[in-house]
Amino acid sequence: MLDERSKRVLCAVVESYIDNPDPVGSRYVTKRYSFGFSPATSRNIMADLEDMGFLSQPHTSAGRVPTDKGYRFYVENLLMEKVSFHSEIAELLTRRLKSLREDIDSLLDETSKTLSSLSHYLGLAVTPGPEESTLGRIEIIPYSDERLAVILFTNEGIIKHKVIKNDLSLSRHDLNRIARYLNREYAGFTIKEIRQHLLAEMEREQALCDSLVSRALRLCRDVMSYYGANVFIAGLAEIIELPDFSDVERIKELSRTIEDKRAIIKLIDRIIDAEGVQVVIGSENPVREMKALSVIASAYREGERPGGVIGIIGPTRMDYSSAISLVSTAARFLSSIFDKGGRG
Amino acid sequence: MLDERSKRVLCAVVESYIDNPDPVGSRYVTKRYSFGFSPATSRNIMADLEDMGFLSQPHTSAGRVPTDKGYRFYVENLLMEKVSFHSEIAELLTRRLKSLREDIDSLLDETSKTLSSLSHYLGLAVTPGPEESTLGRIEIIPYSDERLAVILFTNEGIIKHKVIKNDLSLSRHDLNRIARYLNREYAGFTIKEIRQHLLAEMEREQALCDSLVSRALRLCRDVMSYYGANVFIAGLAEIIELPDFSDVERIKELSRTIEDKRAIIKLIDRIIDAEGVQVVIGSENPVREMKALSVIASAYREGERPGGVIGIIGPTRMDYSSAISLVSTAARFLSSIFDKGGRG
DNA sequence: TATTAGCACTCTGTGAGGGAGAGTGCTAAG
DNA sequence: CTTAGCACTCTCCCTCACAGAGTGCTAATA
Repeated sequence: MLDERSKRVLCAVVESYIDNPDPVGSRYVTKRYSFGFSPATSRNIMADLEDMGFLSQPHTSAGRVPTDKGYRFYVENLLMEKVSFHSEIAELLTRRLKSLREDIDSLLDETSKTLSSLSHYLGLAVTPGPEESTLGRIEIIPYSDERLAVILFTNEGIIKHKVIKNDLSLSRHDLNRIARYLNREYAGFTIKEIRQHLLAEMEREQALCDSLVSRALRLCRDVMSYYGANVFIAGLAEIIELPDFSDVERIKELSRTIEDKRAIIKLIDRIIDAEGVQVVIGSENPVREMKALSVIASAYREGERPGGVIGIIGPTRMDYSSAISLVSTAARFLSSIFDKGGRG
Repeated sequence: MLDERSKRVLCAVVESYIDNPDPVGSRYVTKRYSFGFSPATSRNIMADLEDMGFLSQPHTSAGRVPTDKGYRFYVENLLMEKVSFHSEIAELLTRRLKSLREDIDSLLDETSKTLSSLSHYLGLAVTPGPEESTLGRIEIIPYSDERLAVILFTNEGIIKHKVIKNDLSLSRHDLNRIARYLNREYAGFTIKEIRQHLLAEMEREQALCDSLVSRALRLCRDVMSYYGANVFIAGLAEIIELPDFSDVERIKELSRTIEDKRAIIKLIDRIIDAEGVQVVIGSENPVREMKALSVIASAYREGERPGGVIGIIGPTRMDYSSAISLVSTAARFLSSIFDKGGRG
């Protein structure tokens, strides 16, 4: 599709621009990369690349800037080679996460902070959601006269608790039976499966009387409906320092992105089933507020099964190479923690 | 200290400036408030107010802008009168929090969002910290072969869980005894008291052998040290829209403030013991990044005892009157929830 | 034929200069 | 003590001109 020379020029322009957010001129790039041909030739090539949509000009007589398509080509090129190991984050994570191993929320919170401080972009970390988490055990503890605390243990090491009203004034004995019943029925299934199963089951039960089973189901539904992925995003103060966000409008977009966790979860759904590091560049992103941002993300695994997602969010003019190796290394690191942890 | 006329002029200037972030001129303010004297007289008064430090001029021939001291005077004046009830937030909170009553984290998260969306500033909500929370009950649940889940119930309705390694390979029986021991010893004390007591106790125990008590203490320490207040801040996307934050530097300060929860907790310590709504204006704030921001905050109560804190963070040029009534109403509302809830 | 040097052209960014507008401070009159 | 009048100051905005950077085209070159 592109001849060797065009490739070299395109990648050179992208790299120069990532280094320094000024439109890249033919003279500059030719000198810096000593192509072996003159600026005039580069100009011709760059004009062609612009026609093909890889580069664009802010105005007639400025240098060139990569388009999202240009970044995409550059990234594909990067991904052809083996992703390098980023020893710095491996070390940092080892040190910081040592004491947090037992608590997945703190673990991911710290991971997002570490990703941010090493990349100077936004660090992202998401716990396994209802589709990934499988129920390990459920415990019901009477908490006050009118309230029950339900504790949910997943096989991923997530614990969630929810207080619910003891509307049906169930006795301690009943609660034990309910817990045993639910554990027997649902342990090992994902939260999502359980939700679906609950719906079906409840319809069937409705015909019958107000049995213990139907109480158990109602209680379980209340708890399950509450289950959601936790999203950790860190580094706003860091990323704002970049020249890409010297414009207030861009910062507004960014803060909307950070506050709207649902959009992130929507995005995550696409990434979680894919293998390896995923790169979403600018306008490729379906979320409107993120069309000027790029996302580098990877799922981490819990043994065989997918867990949650971690990643980096930055401007489209982003150091993809380093971000990719950071995310890749961190994801492998997290997966290894969970493997060794032997949870469940 | 100030004669009646000066007061009127000062408050008029502050109000005008809050309405509209342009320096306030003598002609404008005199017309708008029909003082009964001419702009020239206002000019004299305003010059005096400037000498006294209540007003300042951005440059020689601009109008006046309130200083922090000016805002302080204005706010003291406001607080003399009865704080008005803000029915809108009462309604909204009633509606939104109905279903969340049982979970203090969601409750406060939603409160901070509501405060933000009604004020268009940052909404702040903090759970009770170790000094306010009293232990209700502790439960220890074996979780996997090597791990224990410790569930902490406070009388404030907070539940925290922590997974810890079962280093000492305690049996189920031992765990029950430990839990019973801890509940007997510590129920009813604040987390902070328990921490202090633990320290003393552990030193005494160290002399003795590795008894069950000393294991209980160690386990308890791990859990307690993890206990901290949760800080919820919402509304960055909202507050950035204000003209006060059209400057990128200001936004950077703001995002640093939001990311540094420790600074917020430090600030909260001063507010929690005070009665009613507290106002911290700009440079009065000990936290450096917040010297251009004002905080309106109030503790909410759990029955007799202080709970956590809620509040609003905005620019010093802030609608204090409305913010104060919002915070006051919301705090009373939360306190009433906890009262009715009859937790503990 | 592909490459290159040269050159005219275009567009931005910056800084100077000038005028309008707003508001002050001072003075002198009421 | 208050007020009208007026000169003065400072910002903001507009325009203009110019330097600088980079392009696209053309004609010469290997």
